[in-house]
Amino acid sequence: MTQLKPFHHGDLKRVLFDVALALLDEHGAGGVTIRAVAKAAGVSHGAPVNHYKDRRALLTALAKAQFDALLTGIDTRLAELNDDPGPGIEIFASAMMDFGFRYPHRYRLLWRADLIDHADPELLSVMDKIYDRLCAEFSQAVPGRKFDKDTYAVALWSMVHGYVDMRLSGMFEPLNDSISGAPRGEAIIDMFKRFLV
Amino acid sequence: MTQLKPFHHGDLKRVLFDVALALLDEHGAGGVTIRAVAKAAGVSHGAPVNHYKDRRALLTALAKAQFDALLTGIDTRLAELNDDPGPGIEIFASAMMDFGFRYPHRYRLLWRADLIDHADPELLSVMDKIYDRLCAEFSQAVPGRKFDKDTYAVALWSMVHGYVDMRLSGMFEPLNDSISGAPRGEAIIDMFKRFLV
DNA sequence: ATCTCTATATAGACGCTGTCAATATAATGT
DNA sequence: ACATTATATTGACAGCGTCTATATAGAGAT
Repeated sequence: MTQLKPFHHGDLKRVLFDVALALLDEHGAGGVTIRAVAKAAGVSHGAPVNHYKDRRALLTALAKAQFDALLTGIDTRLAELNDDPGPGIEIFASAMMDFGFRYPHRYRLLWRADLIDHADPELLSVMDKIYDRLCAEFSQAVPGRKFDKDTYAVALWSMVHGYVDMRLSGMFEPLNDSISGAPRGEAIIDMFKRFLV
Repeated sequence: MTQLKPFHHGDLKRVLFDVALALLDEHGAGGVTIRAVAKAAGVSHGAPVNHYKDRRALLTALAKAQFDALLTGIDTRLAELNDDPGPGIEIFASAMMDFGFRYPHRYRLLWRADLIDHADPELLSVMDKIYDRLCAEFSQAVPGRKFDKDTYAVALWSMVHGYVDMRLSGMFEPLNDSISGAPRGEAIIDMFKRFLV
């Protein structure tokens, strides 16, 4: 039942995953083909099917890992906070922006409904958790609060996602050498926070 | 030099465009292949190259036409306004949302940097014009204004785009039968407008 | 009218792609 | 030792973008 060490190749599933992630970073989702992954892993093009039933399953696994990483990063930094929603918002927004600008192809994969399975239960679960963290920031009373927490949460996540996604398409200004699209990104986060008080 | 009527087939370029748009609406960008377009237009797979040099050029032409349509719609409705930035914001936001929810595949194509050429001068030109319209809404003095017009413009466009894009990925709530994701969409627009006063 | 040039359309090839079926091999369970 | 299961290989198939060679149709000039 539980094989501690898979046979023929070694831990091929893990190797396939790592190789696929490297191809994603380098060439984008379009470069993550079953055959390219198999080649880079040193196996035949038919081997991956034993571990990922098709390309969609492989890409969905990649996406899920990215959402996991985002959630972990957010939770880690949220753990150090008290009840003030201001810094929580900043943590969420900067986690998303940092990730998006540092790993553009990973970020874009997350929203490629044609390539990954957004109905996958594990994927849904981790996305819901991220959304819950965000809602929690708004669920405690906000001074001068005029909208329900979901509206705040949807608005903030939309704004952050939209900003990252459009920047990755070359809008507003080109992505500079360093990681961040910081100045404007910080400005719109500030602007959003100003709305709350 | 100028042929009033193309020959062999008729206005094949136009036919290719129309057929490609229909395929886009039905199957998404992935369904718009040179060979499928040629087949639907009733010509051989090698014919389209005379009118669109490759698939990227065809998809870029499709995208440009959508941006044109968005700009026209926005301008038409802006023309009926006075100086108050409130309704102008609503026009921009609802034009984007209505378009995105009515033609999801067209909307998503606009941001597919891997499929279209975002450096295309004509494409850049119309995108800039849309951005200019938005900036104009914020450039007149807004009561209690605390940020520059670009920050307002980037923030609003980001929020609207992010909302549409995430909804099209199935986030927040499923797209219902009718066109709009209206209630929540209107709420976040209201929220943004509240920020300005 | 004919001849030339250019624009357009066809047909075939190449190397990719995902996926499936048939086969081979290695590890596990009895 | 044997049967079963998991894994890997190989070959095939259709579809893709794009290139090349070839054919045809229209335009312009003579």
